[in-house]
Amino acid sequence: MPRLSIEQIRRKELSEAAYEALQVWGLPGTTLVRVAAKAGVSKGIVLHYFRNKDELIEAAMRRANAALRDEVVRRLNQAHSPRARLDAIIEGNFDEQFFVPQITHAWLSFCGEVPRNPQFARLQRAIHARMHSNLMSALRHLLPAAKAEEAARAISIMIDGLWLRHGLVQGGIDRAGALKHMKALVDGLLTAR
Amino acid sequence: MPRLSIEQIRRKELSEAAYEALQVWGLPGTTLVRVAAKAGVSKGIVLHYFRNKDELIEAAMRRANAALRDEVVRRLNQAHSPRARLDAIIEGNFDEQFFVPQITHAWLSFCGEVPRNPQFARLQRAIHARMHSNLMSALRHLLPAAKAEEAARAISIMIDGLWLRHGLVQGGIDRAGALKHMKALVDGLLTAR
Amino acid sequence: MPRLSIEQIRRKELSEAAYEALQVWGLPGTTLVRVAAKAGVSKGIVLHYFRNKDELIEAAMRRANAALRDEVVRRLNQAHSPRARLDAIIEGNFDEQFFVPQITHAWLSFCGEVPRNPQFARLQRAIHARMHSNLMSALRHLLPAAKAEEAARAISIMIDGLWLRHGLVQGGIDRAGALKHMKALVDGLLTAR
Amino acid sequence: MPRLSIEQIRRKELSEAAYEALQVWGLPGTTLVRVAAKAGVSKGIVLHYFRNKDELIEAAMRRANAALRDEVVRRLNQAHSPRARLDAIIEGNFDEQFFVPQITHAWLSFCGEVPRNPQFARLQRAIHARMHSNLMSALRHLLPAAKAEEAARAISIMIDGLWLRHGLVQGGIDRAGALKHMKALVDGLLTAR
DNA sequence: TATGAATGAGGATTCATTCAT
DNA sequence: AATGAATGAATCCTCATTCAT
Repeated sequence: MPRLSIEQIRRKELSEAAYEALQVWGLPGTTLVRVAAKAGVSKGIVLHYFRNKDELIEAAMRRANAALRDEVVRRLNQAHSPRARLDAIIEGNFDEQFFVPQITHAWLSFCGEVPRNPQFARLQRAIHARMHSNLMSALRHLLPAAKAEEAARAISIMIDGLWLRHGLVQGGIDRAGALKHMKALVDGLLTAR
Repeated sequence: MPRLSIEQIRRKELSEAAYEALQVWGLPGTTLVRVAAKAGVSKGIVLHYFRNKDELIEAAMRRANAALRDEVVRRLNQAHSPRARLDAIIEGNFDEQFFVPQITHAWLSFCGEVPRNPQFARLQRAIHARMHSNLMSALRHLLPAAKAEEAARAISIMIDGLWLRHGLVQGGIDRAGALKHMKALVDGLLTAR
Repeated sequence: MPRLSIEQIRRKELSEAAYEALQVWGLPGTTLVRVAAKAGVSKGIVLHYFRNKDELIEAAMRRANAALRDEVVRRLNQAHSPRARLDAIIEGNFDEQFFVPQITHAWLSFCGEVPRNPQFARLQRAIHARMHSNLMSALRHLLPAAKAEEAARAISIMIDGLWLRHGLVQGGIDRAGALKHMKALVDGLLTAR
Repeated sequence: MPRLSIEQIRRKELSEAAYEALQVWGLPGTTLVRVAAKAGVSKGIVLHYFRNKDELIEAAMRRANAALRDEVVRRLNQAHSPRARLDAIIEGNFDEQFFVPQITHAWLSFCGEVPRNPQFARLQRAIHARMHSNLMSALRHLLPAAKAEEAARAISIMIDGLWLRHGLVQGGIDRAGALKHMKALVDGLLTAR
């Protein structure tokens, strides 16, 4: 009794291969030939499962982000206070499995094309929206509504900034450093008069 | 007595054209033909003045960043206290002339290739270094050395995060919103026990 | 007691689908995927019933031409004089069911490949032969042998010319116009000294 | 003192190569690689001089038709009566230099795509229009206006039909046969009461 | 019988780069 | 200094065809 159809399997394999290619070669360097090679399949099969390159890339990023989301959710499930939930979100976003150069490189490369690719932009918006709603679910118990909104936005921007810096600067920032920065920010936001 | 050699003139024209192309088409879409067309010169001339496409792009980003730097310097020259200097740096980085979608798009597209292009990475490091040193020149009078370092880093990361968000999200953040976020962060950093 | 085997049914469905595809997309645009989609079957089945694309196309054209032939035969069966038989043939070839842009387009597209496809050429020759023999069956009672041959050839060439023109020129010629041209030609041929 | 710019030379060479390719391989078989090979140049240069394949094909057909037109004009210049002009046009269209299988094949292949290619259709219309106006310049002195129009149309359709038949049937019709058919048609048209 | 997975050749097109003029 | 001709590699993508199930 097969759990996954061949189509599901291939789409998974191919989007994972695309994600790996993205990490190594960036978006312009991620060619269909390279993805096929990474997946160990023929060139022609890639566009049998994805309408075009963009859809493949989008699937890759969607899948990759789902993994990060799952990690955050896992941590949220163990958090039993608003503050713990806030920390869970933040710490999840710097989980050592994800906050590594290859992945931030891939994400950065993807971001580079967001302004000219509506499909990518839509995915990016969805990711931001989820992050915001997660943050709000914690912050609305810690701050008045307006302040909570501001804080959620500040936090997600700082997370993005840290990911960006991590992708940009070889050996510039690690999980510990990132969390320290996040803590300073959150402390400031929560204790502001 | 000509101030600028033809070479200097052409390099200026071409790197400006390249910067404009970057804003419109992103890095992969910035082809030599398009740059030449924007500069109103023939295609062949571009690689007469730049060894290859990467050097042209680097020159474009270097020149563009110099303009931002000049704006910050102009503001610094009018600031007469450490806090005023800090604000000058921050406000300069969100000057309405620079904090516009086209420019953040160009910058974001450039960042997307930084991890795989040592030349680009070097330029990016130089830009960060200058920003850090500017911030430190103000912060070291406002905080103890270790705290100042931390704060400088936090501030520059938040600036990057805001530029990133501005590039990523159509109509998401404007100068006023950005400055508000920066103020919240700085207040937190300066008043932390 | 099934009249048609599954094979016969499928071959009919598929060649009809191919004929429709030919009308819409022309010969190069008629892909196996499109034919399968039009027939509402899976892609793989097409080459289960036809050795290759060319055989499918040939079957499609053969079937389509058979329909035209049937129409001519139907009219011939109601004609009781040589001249009436001649008119039946001509009018059958411009029957409003067949002399429509889609069909002339399909036929024209097929003709475009005849010179390089012996299989197609053979079919085309058979069609011409039948047309010629039909015409001769009427003309040999109206003209001396040699003249009849000439006239049959002239008539079939003019029919082809009118189909060609109809396929080539949007709204250029209709059944009435075509028949007028045919009448002028036939009158000339039959009354020549 | 160069008579032709390199661009003019290359465009000529390439469209002639494309025309030859069309004769041998038909329209779908005329690939840019083959055209480049026939012209003895690199693949890349073809699209340096033509925006895309269609423009190349159009230029090829335009140039080829211009040669036929020149032949007709040459003959027209030697004709000094309406009837002689009419014959000049007809005989020009079956000149032995042009009324050969390769050329009728190329033309037929081109026609096959006319219904789905507006650019090709436009060229085809222009060719028909010139033919019609040529014929009318002779026929209006030989027949009343309405009859002349009909006759011009009949003649050009018959010419097309003969080219089609020549392209379709190996060894079916030659110049002499074609002219005989044309003569029969014209005689009929001119002597109709 | 029927599906659709898989292949690989080949399509047009784009592009950085080199080079002759 | 400047042009644009020329190259050839590489891109995405399409497609007929084969094959395992």
